[in-house]
Amino acid sequence: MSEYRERIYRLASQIPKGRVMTYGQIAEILDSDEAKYTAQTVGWAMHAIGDTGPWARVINAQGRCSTGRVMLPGNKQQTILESEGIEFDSSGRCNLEKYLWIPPEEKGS
DNA sequence: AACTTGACGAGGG
DNA sequence: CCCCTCGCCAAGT
Repeated sequence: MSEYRERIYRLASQIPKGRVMTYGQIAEILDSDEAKYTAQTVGWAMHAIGDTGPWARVINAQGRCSTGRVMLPGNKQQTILESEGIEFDSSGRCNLEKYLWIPPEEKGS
């Protein structure tokens, strides 16, 4: 497991139940001079894991699950999130203003 | 080493 | 609102 991915997983696993983060947001936080993170590479890293675990709380900036089409019998991610209290509209979107989680500062003052 | 792919995102039509 | 294009960068072939 590369350090690159590990950082993504570590951050994603901190997302509390009932909250979500977007790929772009994670990329924004982890991006540094040493390791270039983009929304796409973050999303790609998630794919490498699979759709299980706390990473289900990571969705795209439109408030949608990117794992397959909306409400299909295989979209595990949305089902998981709904079971955590997140509501999706008929087009498969949730209110990011309401569910987006902002991680606490890492650095020590 | 080069080319292609992709669970993304912003902007334009 | 939806659809398309461009930019982005790690991994797989």
